[in-house]
Amino acid sequence: MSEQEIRQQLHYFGAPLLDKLLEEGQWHHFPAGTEILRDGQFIRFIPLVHRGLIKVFTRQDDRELLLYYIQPAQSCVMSFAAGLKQEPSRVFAVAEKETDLLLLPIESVLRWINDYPNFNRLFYQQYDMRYTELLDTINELVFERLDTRLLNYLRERVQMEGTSRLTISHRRIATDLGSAREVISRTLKRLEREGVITQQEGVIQVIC
Amino acid sequence: MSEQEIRQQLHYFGAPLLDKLLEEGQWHHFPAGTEILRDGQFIRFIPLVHRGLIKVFTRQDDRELLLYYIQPAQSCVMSFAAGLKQEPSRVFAVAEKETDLLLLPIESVLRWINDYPNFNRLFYQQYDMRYTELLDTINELVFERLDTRLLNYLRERVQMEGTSRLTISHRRIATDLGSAREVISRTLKRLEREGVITQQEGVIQVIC
DNA sequence: GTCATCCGGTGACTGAAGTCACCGCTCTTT
DNA sequence: AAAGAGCGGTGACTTCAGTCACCGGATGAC
Repeated sequence: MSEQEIRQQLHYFGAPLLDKLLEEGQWHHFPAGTEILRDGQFIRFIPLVHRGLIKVFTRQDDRELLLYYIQPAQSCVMSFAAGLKQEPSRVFAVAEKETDLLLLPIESVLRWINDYPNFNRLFYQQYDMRYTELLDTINELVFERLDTRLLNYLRERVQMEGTSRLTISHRRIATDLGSAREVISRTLKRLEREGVITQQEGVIQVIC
Repeated sequence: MSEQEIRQQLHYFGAPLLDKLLEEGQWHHFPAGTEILRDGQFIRFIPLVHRGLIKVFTRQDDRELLLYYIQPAQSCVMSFAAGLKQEPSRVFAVAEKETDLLLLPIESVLRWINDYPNFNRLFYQQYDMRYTELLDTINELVFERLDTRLLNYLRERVQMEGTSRLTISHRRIATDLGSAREVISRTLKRLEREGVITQQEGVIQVIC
């Protein structure tokens, strides 16, 4: 893995901290689809994503709830929290794309948040971001209808995937949004009729 | 205000930090119902509640969304986040009960999170707590019906007020839950028929 | 007193979304 | 070639919650 790249990506950490990160962290590579973390597992490492995309979600009974995606230069607040509290993870993590990341030992992370204000700030920023995302989700849930939520979901994915042509099944969207497959199919059809998206051969294209 | 009390309440901070808190913080007293913070205001102080209860919520158009209550020995992550980002507040805060709190200058707080690991940890804990609360709310919104949400809401209030006899209007409950007054009235009636609560003279008593 | 305001109760209706049942299509597997 | 699995499409129905309209009772202002 290119040490140079991560130094650039996280340059604001400063050289001394970057040295430590690279010294005590372990590089890991996960092909798309790999399960990285299970519910109930004890947390000994905090991930810092360099390249790729990780999906974090909870599951109860057989219902999933999407929490967030971890993008490059981001970390996982749920792991961090579980590490702080010394409790097992309550979430699952799966590599959505092929992913490279640094695994940082939890003891080191706890030292670094005290020693390096910039590192500390990263985690506050992550918490703030995740909290704001949840707030937006709640606002949508309370005040908006499913079509709006669906469209926002699609737009977010477009931004993350870097293409406006999404290859994703209706069923998958439904579980991500906590809805039912038929409802998603119908709503997508309506959005198609309204000219906001198109669908052909399992590919959803977001137009505006 | 009793300095002794707050030293006891926050003893785990340690004497050196407590000295600083009491030296640089300002005591404030708010009667029940006082507006403490408005949306759009710039944050120069982070509150640390000693006694009482503060309600934090957002408003858009004329719809409110309850975020959380700040109880004794707790602080406000939304203020903290706004302070960190140097952005104006996006939330409102109102004293629900008569409240005493310490206002800590934002610059001091930023220093202390670097200098005192215990202080730093308080804010991480607060973030984690608020995040978990939101998660629970989302789970309710997606998977539960209104009666369950309403009952959970009442139970939470019972715990906070310290009494099972709640004096609260249906309209108020409705805005807190993002619902409508009639719907809440009807649902409360049903809960009453089911024997889970009673209502007389504007007082709701939660039985189980 | 009476007028306005806030409270909760209620019936009738509407609309959004979830559920059920069943369809045909495509792709794999054997 | 046949069977099975996963996909999406669709009609019929149910249910939950929000809205509208209107009620009477309590309280407070003038």
